[in-house]
Amino acid sequence: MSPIKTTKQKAILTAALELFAEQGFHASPMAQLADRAHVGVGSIYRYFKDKNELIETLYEEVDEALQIAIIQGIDPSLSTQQQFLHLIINLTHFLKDHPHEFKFLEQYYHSPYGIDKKREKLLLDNTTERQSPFAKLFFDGSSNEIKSLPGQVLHALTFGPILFLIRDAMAGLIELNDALIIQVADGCWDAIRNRTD
Amino acid sequence: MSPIKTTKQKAILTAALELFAEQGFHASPMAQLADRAHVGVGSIYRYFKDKNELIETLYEEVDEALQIAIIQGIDPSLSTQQQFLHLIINLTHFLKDHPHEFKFLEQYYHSPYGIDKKREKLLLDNTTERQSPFAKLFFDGSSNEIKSLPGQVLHALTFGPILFLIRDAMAGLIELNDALIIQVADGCWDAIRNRTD
DNA sequence: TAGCTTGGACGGAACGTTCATTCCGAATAA
DNA sequence: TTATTCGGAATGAACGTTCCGTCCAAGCTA
Repeated sequence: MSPIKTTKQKAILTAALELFAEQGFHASPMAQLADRAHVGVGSIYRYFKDKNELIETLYEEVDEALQIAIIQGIDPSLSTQQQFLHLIINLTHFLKDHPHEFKFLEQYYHSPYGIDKKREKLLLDNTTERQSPFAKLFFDGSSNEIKSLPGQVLHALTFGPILFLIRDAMAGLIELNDALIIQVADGCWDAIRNRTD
Repeated sequence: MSPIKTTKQKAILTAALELFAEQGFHASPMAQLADRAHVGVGSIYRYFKDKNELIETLYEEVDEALQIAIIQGIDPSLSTQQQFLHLIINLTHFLKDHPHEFKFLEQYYHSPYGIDKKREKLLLDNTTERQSPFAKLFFDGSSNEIKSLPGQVLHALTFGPILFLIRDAMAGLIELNDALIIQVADGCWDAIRNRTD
């Protein structure tokens, strides 16, 4: 409970991330988790009330890392399109370079508690405070470069293809290189920008 | 094993579809499944070797229904864009009207065996025989209306947004009406068509 | 200093529960 | 009657969680 995480707590979280990503929540027994963290089973329960709390804590950690990675190097003075592409590329690189984190998040959002977290975030985005970087861009208002569509539709057109592609890459169905990422990011931009023709 | 499915076998499959969709594979005990199908637990094992075989059989059934629904009313004489939109709308309507089937497929494709099935399908699409309706459209070749991108990218740009949106709808985050569907379908088309401006 | 006490950290055996699967007697059909 | 289908109690394995004995470092005593 101390603000500074002990070494052991970190070891448990790291092992959990790996194991959950590789085998899924259900298929990862606490005993195996303890083994990988070089810790006794009982010790896990010293740091986390139960398996659920462990998962929730892990989510908070992973999500924070993701949020930080996404906005890296964003320059508000650039064009909306430039910023948009930059965000997408940041996102894709992070997920590609952190497969464990990606697989964990995928599972988390597809699980019962994940749904609630998503709803929570959506609400957050609809109030003006602490919007996601993408929401800020979409609803800048000042420019009408982007189609005026419901936020959900813009989200779908933006994140849908990226996530789809990364899933394929994780499954070993394709090799995800920078050229591919940019093709998709461009496609996403075409999907949401106002046509000039 | 007889080619004609018995009433009881159908009852089991129907109950399984509901239960799996509502609770997930792991959280759906065979006993509960038997209850809902008004069948003894033992009887399930008369028709299916084990839980896995039940899931596989269910997948085959659901996938077949989906394939049939997608190509309903497609007219090859219409423009590529028209056909594309029609396919997307068919797909979306089916998934929206069959939430159990959608949730089941989602789970299935995110599970270990699902990955293999996906790889199998991909291979199928790369040989010319028995391509998916979308693959046919993408690689028609005769027209250059569509960007010449790798098949995976076209797939991502097409299915990504739709699936994203339907997921949100299933989670109760949005109300999925026809206007929304068409907005997304149009966006998808913009993402993959060759620009004329 | 050296010996003793104490309390929290730790590990892993043990517990109780839940589940998939099996088995066998009952019910049904032929 | 006999053969086949059925159902649900019984089985055994796997799991999350708890419990308790051990260990160790810091504090106290003399």
